[in-house]
Amino acid sequence: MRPRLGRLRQRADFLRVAGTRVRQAMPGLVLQAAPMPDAAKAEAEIRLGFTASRKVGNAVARNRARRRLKEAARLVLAEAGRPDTDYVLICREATLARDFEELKGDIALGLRKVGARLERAADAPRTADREPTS
RNA sequence: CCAGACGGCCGGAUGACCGCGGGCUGCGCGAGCGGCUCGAGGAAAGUCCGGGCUCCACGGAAAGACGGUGCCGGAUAACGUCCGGCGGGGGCGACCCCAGGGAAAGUGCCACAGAGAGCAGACCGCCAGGCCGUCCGGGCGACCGGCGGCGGGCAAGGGUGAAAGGGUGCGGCAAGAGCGCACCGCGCGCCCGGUAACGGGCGUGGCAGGGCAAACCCCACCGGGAGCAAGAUCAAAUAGGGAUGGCACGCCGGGUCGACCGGCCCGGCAGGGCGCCUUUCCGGCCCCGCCAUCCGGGUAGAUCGCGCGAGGCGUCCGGCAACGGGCGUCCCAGAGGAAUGGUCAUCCCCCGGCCCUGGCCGGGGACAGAACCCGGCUUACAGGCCGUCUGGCGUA
RNA sequence: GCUGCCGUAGCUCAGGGGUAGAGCAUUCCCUUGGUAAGGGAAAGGUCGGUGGUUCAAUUCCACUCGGCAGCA
Repeated sequence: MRPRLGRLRQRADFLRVAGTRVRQAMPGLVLQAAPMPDAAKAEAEIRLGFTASRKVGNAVARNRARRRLKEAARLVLAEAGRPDTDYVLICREATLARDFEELKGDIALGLRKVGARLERAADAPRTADREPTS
């Protein structure tokens, strides 16, 4: 079943995702992730946010880079996305020139790496309770 | 045909699959799933001007300060924009360029060079006559000629400079000089044409008034301020304000708000807690009001503002034109971390390579993305189309 | 959206109409047994770009490119 996708639109959401320090740089983009707050779970299963800074280029270049990321993320995230998670995808200078299939590969690999880190973070408190690290 | 000038326009096309935002609509209790339809630009850009709109300020206005504009007439809601003229400059020409008011209101600046740079000046020079000379030549001599000096006249020529107090020519003179004359330039007066800027003519002056106002300034005209994050409505959590009700509800000392009233702060004793440690007593810590309901302001957030307009297209009329008017017709983006996309195929251009004059392969397709809306300006832009005109060559 | 400031030597900055300068850095020489410091000398500039005003522009004016900052 295809998960319901939502969009991050508030500045506070972006700051919260950036604050978790879970980020993964890939050739075509930078990926950030954070667990979704409970209040938003009724709205969507996965929420996405996109960022393109002025470093990428002028308005046309920034729009195109963001649209390519949106399209690639839409195609990849259906299978590879972790439920109840917010993702922020940041455009890089290379996002424009990157081959589209390679861009999809970047996102898929980035999702796996980030997902693993989120799982460890979710397990960590219970592990710490039982056997404290010396 | 070549070279050029001006004006206008386009700025990839078609299709397939998967998607996005708005509107209308069908089904569903709902999350949602369908259908139809619309969905970036000539500059959407820079933010350099002008308006609409909204709020704030203000008794009407005017002046000053500050900022802007600056030949004349017109267009326009308005403009620093546009159109038509005028003047100046450039080009063989079509045509292009010009912040183009005032320098006899005042102040200031004009380095270096140069004699002299602002009510100018005489370095080299030019000049008739005067005086002087232990100078030279001639003469018997008075003296004559030359040279030098002093005093004097001049501003033609040389030289400096971006600029040297009209220019060219002729006359004139010792040499010269608007000293005189002609033409040109300039100032003033009158007449004529033009709405005007200005142009033309006649007369006159005899050259006075160097340049810089994108130096200060003067004159004329214009400008209240802010901006859709304007502004309006709804309105969490937390803190705080007010009202009502319930429970609880003490006093002393000091300071302070000038005093009273009413509070606030500090300290002490007593009391309470619908607080905690610990279920009770004891003890300790914490608080001195707590609880409920309602009201108002207001942050995050949400909604409106938000697209029928100085609107687009066609046509006719007025006007040289900018533009105005009539008629017909169309409805044409509306997001909000921000939709208008991704992938692919064919065609069209451009570049490179290979075979060779037609294909194959590879690469590329300009500048650039609405954010309240209009009118301009400026800047960026691969390639291409249309029209008018100019110069040259060729043909008839 | 509105507003302001800055681009000058490799770096940090002066200069506001008349010849482009200072400090550090670079190169050479002196000094030292050698280095540092010190002293002397040299080289280094489209004054961010394009036009205009002026006899003359880094300076004045207009447009433009890049960078920085502020306010709501």
